[in-house]
Amino acid sequence: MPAAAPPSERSVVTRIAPSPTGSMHIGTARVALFNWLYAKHFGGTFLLRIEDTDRERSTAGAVQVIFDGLQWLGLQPDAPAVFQYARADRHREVVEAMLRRGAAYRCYMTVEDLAAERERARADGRAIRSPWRDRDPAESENRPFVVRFKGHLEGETVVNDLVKGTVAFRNKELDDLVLIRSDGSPTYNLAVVVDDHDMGITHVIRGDDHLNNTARQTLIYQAMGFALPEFGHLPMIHGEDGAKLSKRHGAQAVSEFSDMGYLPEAMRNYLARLGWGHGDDELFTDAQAIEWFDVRDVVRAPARLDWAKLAHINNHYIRLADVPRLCDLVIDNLRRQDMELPADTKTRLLAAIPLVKDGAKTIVELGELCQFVLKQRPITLDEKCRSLLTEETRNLLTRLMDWLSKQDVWTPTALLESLREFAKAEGVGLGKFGAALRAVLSGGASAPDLASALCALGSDESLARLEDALSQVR
RNA sequence: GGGCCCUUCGUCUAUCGGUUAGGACAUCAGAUUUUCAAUCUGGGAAGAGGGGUUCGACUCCCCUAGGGCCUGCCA
Repeated sequence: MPAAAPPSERSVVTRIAPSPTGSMHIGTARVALFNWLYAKHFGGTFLLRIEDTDRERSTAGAVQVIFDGLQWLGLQPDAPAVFQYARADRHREVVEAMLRRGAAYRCYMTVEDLAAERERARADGRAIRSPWRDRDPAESENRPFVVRFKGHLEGETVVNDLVKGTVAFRNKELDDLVLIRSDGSPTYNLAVVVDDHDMGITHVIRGDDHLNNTARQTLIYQAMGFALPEFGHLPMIHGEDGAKLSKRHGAQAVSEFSDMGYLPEAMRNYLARLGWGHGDDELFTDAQAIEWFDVRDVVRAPARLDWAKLAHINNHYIRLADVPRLCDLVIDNLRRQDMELPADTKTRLLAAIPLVKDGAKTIVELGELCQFVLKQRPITLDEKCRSLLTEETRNLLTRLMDWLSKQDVWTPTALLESLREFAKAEGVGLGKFGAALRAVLSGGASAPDLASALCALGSDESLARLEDALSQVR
């Protein structure tokens, strides 16, 4: 058992406790981030506990999804994960102690009894109570039973929440919750309390869907004489229409955000800014977030996921990201789309990415912006491209080829200057041959400005593509 | 039904009794222009409603409305 020092005197220990029943929700990611920020702010410890007490729904695959999600987000726990189900004996041990203290009782109600009681309780506007609170277990005829917490009929339980403030519950509103199921397995409300206590958690930062549970859990802490941690309940994330985030709103799993080409540092920045702020600061580093963060400053109202703002922040981090990393991400992404890639893809992308990344909101978009450089010669021109190659433009492009072949500095600025000079020498505007040149260079794919496109392609490839096109349309 | 939480521009937020209610994203207009984007300049845009308290309320209190959560042998 850990030292009994009150949480306020120990160094900060936070945790996230997801249940492994599917994908990792973006809301879980934000809760993880806030716990991580809070722990790091105080030089404390951030832990992970897998809440797998629901044996029906928990899967090993979902556990892996959580590990992967946290790793991708860069929110590594400071210790190996604790698996809740593995601690079932300890949970039962605590319940035995509660039984001895008279803080819990065996309840032999049948499913039918329970349903009837639930109905009565509802009609009376009170919480569920079992007649077995006061009955002698000997009358049970050895029927199966659950262990229930023996709630208080009077008084109130106060939760001092770091974000919601003081919240009071009348004890009569708090039901006699099940601690141990009839199959002997511990339930969530019991397990969280025991595990948070045993793991030395000082700050329980979680979604505000647990605010009501906190009162019930507080009763268990008190019954066991466990020191109460601090609580901080974060509002949930909603979709753009203000309703609870669901499939209808698009992505909700962390993995989907990664697939769509969002950068983890962008996610951290965006998620931190969602429901928390530090003055007018919008774009900040992890170090700044850690320095500034405090759960007490978390906004009390639910926040909506704003894709446009996420995209804007992601663009900011794509600009900041170094090219080789972006290159690897783009290649991964294109492979996932089953795109056929030339052998020298990496070289081509390395040349193109610096010239186009400022305009990319996601890695997927960045991949699209690089399409022109990935085309392999000879590029077949579609109808639209061909129609741009009138006799006049073909003549212009032929002379431009000659002009460019004498160009020795292949930088966007030098090339832009050169194109302008060429146009001037020809006595035409850039518009006269710009569209045609673009078509020839890109083969119809999206491409950056002409100078950048030429630069990304390099002189050999650029001239060859011109040559191909001119001979093709002769 | 009962309990609890929440409510500032379209969205995320600042404000912690005295501000022309600020910023960001989005949007609109203009500039730039070889496509798209980016970039630059400028504009519009908010305290849910009603009562109090106070010299003074977005800020404190109450009511109403709307949204959310819990009310499981799910977590």
